Amino acid sequence: MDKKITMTPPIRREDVPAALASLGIAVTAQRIEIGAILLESMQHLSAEHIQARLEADGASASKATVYNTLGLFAQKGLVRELVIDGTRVFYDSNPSEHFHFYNVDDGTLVDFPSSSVMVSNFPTLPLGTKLDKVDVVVRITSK
Amino acid sequence: MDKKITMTPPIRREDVPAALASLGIAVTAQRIEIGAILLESMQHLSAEHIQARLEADGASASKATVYNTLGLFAQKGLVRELVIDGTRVFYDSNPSEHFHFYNVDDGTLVDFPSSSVMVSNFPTLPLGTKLDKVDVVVRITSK
DNA sequence: TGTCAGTCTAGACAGAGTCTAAATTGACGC
DNA sequence: GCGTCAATTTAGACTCTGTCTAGACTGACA
Repeated sequence: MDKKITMTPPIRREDVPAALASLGIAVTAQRIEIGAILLESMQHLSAEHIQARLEADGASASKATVYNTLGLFAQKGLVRELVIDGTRVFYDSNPSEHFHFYNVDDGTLVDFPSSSVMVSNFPTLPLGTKLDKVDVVVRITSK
Repeated sequence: MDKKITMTPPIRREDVPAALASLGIAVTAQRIEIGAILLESMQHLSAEHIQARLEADGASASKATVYNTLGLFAQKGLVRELVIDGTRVFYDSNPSEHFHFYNVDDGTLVDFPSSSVMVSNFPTLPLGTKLDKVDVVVRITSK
């Protein structure tokens, strides 16, 4: 996570190369495809979703490339990895600070802005460590 | 999660049957073994940890039984499932409200009391849903 | 002692993600 | 245009966590 994101979804396909380059990500055909899918709106997609979309779009990339690319995007700060239910990882293209509602019954994931929550008295970190990120998942069920 | 927990770890092996029974969990040899391991202190253990400890203790239970038992314990509120890193689920025998520090570098997991955090302006839940639980994971790295 | 529901078991199976070794790509110097 | 070289992509084998299935076991109760 070296550089700052300047564009935010929706990002059109033709702007994806610039978005990648601005984060120091080498531009390749596969990365453009995957980036275009993720960045067309703010959303939460799994590797499986991405592969299905690639397929549907007539593009394709091997499983290893999909995983490598998503890992790279996450590392560069283009998307954020979400570990929610232990069965798969989601990639979130909403770059702003926010948390999630997770509906345990139907698996849906909804954002809420972190600014809607006031956190005070935040605990001091264990000695010799520094903050990476804070994940808040509010698990809900259908009433 | 029907009944309220009255005992809290450390719970001695001879008190495990009563702890199980108090939550409406039928007592069996395997459940006592697994309960004794989890409840001997407040800790975070994966299914793999549990199986290794059973082995070391000269007890044993099939993989299916370990998973079924942990699932049952979680459902009854004896332990809490933690999804942290997507590679496995942890079971937390600390029954009090609390959140977690997760050290991304070495995989260690440390509790901090929820009482050390003040949350206000909590967002309203999506229509037609009710709160299950709130998970807060503060990801840290070794400095 | 027989019955029956609940529990346990081994092992097959499923799905997400990783690894490896070889093929492809494309930037760069000549 | 051509060769080189590092980065990237690929297919497919592999690992690992967790689930499923069908049969065996257990123990409470009549």
